Amino acid sequence: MAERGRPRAFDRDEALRRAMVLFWQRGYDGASLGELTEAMGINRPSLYAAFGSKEALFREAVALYDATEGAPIQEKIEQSPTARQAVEAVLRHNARAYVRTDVPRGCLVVLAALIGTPEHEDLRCFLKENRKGAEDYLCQRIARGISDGDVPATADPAAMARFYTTVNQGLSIQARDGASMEVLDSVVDAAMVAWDGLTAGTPSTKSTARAGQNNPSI
Amino acid sequence: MAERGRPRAFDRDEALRRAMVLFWQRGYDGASLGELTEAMGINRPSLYAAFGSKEALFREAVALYDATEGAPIQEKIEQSPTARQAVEAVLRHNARAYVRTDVPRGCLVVLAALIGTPEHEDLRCFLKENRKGAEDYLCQRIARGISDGDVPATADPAAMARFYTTVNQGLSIQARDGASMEVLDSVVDAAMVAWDGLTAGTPSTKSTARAGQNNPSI
DNA sequence: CCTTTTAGATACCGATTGGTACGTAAATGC
DNA sequence: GCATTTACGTACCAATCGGTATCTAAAAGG
Repeated sequence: MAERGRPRAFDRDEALRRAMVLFWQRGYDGASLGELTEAMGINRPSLYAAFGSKEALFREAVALYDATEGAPIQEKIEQSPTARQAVEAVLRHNARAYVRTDVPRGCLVVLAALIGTPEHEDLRCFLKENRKGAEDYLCQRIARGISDGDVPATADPAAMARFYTTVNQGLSIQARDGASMEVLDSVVDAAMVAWDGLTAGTPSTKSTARAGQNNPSI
Repeated sequence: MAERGRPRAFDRDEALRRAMVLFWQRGYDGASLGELTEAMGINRPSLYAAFGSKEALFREAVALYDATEGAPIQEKIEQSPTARQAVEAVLRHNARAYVRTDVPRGCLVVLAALIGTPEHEDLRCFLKENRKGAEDYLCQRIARGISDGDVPATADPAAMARFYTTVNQGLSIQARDGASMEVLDSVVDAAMVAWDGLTAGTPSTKSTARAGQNNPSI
């Protein structure tokens, strides 16, 4: 029952990991097949035999990214005793992860294919769904906080998840722009300052500047 | 003293505007010369004669973007009576601008060249400096708020500018992901909830979860 | 041994990329 | 009218893109 033909001479998992890092660094379009095969230590036909296509390789790379980089985040979300601690733990974790020196800065899912040619629209949508999934996951954790009693029932979990997801995505850009861990942490500090106010109730009704924003007389 | 040779048959400003929109939509790499010339209504040699190169065209497009899309923001920052109103006005403005249907969603400066090949590193740096400039501008406005007396002297303008810039950049991603104006506004709501806490003093010292983030026993 | 099966390596494919050479058209200066 | 200057349009360039055909090497099954 062993494999029949000539055995593969490279470690598929390791090759995928290296491809993931290159996609992470350069983005989908920015990583050419030449660079990919060189980084993976294999030649082109071997890549196609093992992964099917550049796009399929990318999707596998994203799956690997989710499994490896996403795992500790998922763990922090689940195991934090309160929703507030869960959200802060995620942001703190990323403030550290995004400045690691052994991998590219920022989040692959956020950065690798934000815009580009219409040809790769489905790929961008794939990443968009991934981002949406992360936001929904955070939303559910905050909602759980209401059930658990550590978050007031006046809170709007969806709005809070959107806000902290937006900050989190902004952190990827800041990290790419060279922000230090301390700087990213200060952004997280600021975001967490809003927590109590956010759980207190819907802030939309308190806003002073929303109405008439499109009125040129103001 | 009039121009000597054959007059240009196209409107250079209009052609540049169309190029800007295409770069805005697809990013630098995603906008090919073929698409650019088609959108601009000119042929390739005319583009090179009028703009020099694709990269020079892009830089001019960014300058035009700053001049047109950035002008109302600058005006809001300068003319708002308080720093708080200035920051909120910028975010509200963008929450509306980023969902316009006549132009691509999100901010060109944030989205057009975040990552890619090492070949265009200087171009990404160019946009990075542009982003940095916007943050510095916001920082100065908040510092002015301290001088004016509408912001407590305990506030940290640099940290606040970083936070609101991070949120602002996150808004571009949310807008690309399909967020409605209402959704973007709710993110702005949340960000503004933090204001009073941020001006009250440095939140870093109050954080509970920052220390020992790398300690697996916590 | 020989056949079968799978992988590695070279060399190639058509398409597209950013960028130009070159001949022609349209204006001004004299 | 004629030379000069600038722009337009076609047709092209080398380089690179993602993807493969083909041949050889290395394993298992018989």
